[in-house]
Amino acid sequence: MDADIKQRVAKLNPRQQEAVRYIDGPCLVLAGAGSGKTSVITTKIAYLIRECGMSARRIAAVTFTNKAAREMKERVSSMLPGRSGYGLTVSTFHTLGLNIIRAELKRLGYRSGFSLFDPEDAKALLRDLMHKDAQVDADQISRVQSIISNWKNDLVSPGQALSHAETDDDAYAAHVYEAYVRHLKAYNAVDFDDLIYLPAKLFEENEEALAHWRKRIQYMLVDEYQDTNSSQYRLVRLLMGERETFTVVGDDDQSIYAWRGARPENLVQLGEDFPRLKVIKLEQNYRSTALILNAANTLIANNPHVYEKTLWSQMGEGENIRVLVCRNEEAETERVASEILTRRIKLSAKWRDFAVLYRGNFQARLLELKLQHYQIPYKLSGGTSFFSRNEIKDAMAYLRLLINPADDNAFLRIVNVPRREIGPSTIEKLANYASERGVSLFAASGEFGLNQILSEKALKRLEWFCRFIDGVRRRMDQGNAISAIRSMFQEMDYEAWLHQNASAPVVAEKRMQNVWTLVDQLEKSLKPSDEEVAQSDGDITAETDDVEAAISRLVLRDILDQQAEEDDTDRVQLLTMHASKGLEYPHVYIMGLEEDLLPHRNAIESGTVEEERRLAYVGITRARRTLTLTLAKQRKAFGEMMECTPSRFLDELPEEILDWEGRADKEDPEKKFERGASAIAGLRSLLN
DNA sequence: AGGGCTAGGCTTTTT
DNA sequence: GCCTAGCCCT
Repeated sequence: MDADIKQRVAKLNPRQQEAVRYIDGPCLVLAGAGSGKTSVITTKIAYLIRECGMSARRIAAVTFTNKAAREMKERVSSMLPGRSGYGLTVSTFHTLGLNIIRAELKRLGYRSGFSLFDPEDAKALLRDLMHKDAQVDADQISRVQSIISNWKNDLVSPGQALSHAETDDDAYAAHVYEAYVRHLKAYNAVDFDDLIYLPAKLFEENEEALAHWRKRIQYMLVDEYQDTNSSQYRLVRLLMGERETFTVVGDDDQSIYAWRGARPENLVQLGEDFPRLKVIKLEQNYRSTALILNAANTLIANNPHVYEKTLWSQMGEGENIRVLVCRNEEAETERVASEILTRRIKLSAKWRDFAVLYRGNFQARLLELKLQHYQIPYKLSGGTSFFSRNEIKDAMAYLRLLINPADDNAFLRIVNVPRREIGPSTIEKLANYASERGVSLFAASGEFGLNQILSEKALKRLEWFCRFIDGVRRRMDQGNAISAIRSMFQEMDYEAWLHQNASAPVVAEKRMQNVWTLVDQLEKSLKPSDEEVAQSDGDITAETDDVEAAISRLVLRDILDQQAEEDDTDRVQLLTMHASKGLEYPHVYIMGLEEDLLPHRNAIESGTVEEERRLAYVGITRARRTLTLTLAKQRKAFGEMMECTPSRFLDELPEEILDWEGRADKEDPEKKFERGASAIAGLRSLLN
């Protein structure tokens, strides 16, 4: 039928082919690191469409990151000729949920123009709600926030939480949860967790809605399945139901987000819920040398497994894994920096072929200094994100208020930014009035009854603000929404406000630039670029967004990180092991293989060393050709010099493939005795 | 309304 | 030892 797709499938290895061709029932693909799982997913999508005659509109592929979704979309569309890929859904869980909510607003009891709260907005609301009860304790707010998040992830409603609460703490959290949900609803707002919670609840409670979406989505593919939480699993199960038409791909050994609610046990659960489940293991690795895989396999064998898996490759044996023992953290970074400098020449490699991985972002600081000293170009991933900048939060609040006047959170953030002399006392009176009448702050600001409570001056200023926002809104509706938004920032002279608050003019200018970047991004997502239009026939891309949808997608960080990606200059990559998942580099350094750091102290104390081991496993399996592990004997932590113990993970690696350096010198004999086998291995390697 | 001081806490953070 | 957040003071 389709020669092209037949050829593509034929190029896959037997296991991969099996995974692509198996469509008669539920399918679990256990895909080891570097085993070509993305090829399997993308080929399977093309296979379903081209070979099985399934309409692209009936298929949904779900990932966890925007980046993964984008890459997958690209790869699929390159396999699909003409318009055959039209209507295919490739998105994150959250974007899928957002789209469901947008389509089901009425049934969910929301009005159009709803706001999406990011975790910071949610925290602000919680702070507000909890402020009344006890004295605010940032720590307690965070705790309640995570309890609520866990409840939502487990599809526990406020009522259920309340009735199941055992401790006073739980009861209090449940009480806050109830108020929180009520307020979100009043603000016509949803939070990140709601993007899964609301659709899943809707499908559980409303047959009609469920039937509609079951018709719409007939086959699902889920990437990184080990990272799904309960609600995401429920959502998939509800949608696919008895039809059992899904493929999930995952690797329990790469589950490193359990602390965030991911349930790797969903992999096992799947076998219980779907007895017909076909389990296919992908064990051939196309990335790393045999020695690197040997290290990875041996390490992870220390974890319990439901499904055993051993990676192998035909990439050659490769070099031994080096372990650099350094005097302290300063020497460690020095060592890494100078190594990269010399090895780049020796191996005639590019800067970008090197990656330095670490457990915590703080470890990057010293390294940065060293790299700067040697003038090594580097790219640091992570750090303060674009969206946590104040000017961006302000701008987002303006956008949200324009779309959703009921968004009190947004109103509060910007009603007096820039300064409009609308102070706390005015706001308090307004808030009282609004809550008595059960209307939003914005709506209340325009009401007549206010003149009883507010001074004439205060009233004027409020009215002026509302007229201003209304005016912008009107211009948005009439014509070019983006130009209305641009002139809004100009008219209120937001830049002048930034200048007042900045330490230097350049800082303010930079911040204003950030705001314009945000607006540009918004514009871009509204009208697809020429390039996108050109490839869009055959391509997936969705409906043209309206401003409202575009703003939501902005909150989901969809559009922004595209920019960062485009920056593909030749630089050494610095990233946490968490951030490294899914990536690969010819030469990898992992720093800080010490007890209390990797595995992290808190993990040791809370008994979650297994996840730390998986984290190390993820780090190791990023390496294609060479792997170097470093550790310090001493390290400054919490302002104090601490003696470090080498990580237990080093002991778990096969000693014969490790080359130790710098370990001979006067190690105290008792320690040597304690550390037994690996110490002897170290000595042996020195003798060789 | 804004700035400075003090106390606490200190992993990871796909959306 | 350093950073951040929140509170208090001017």
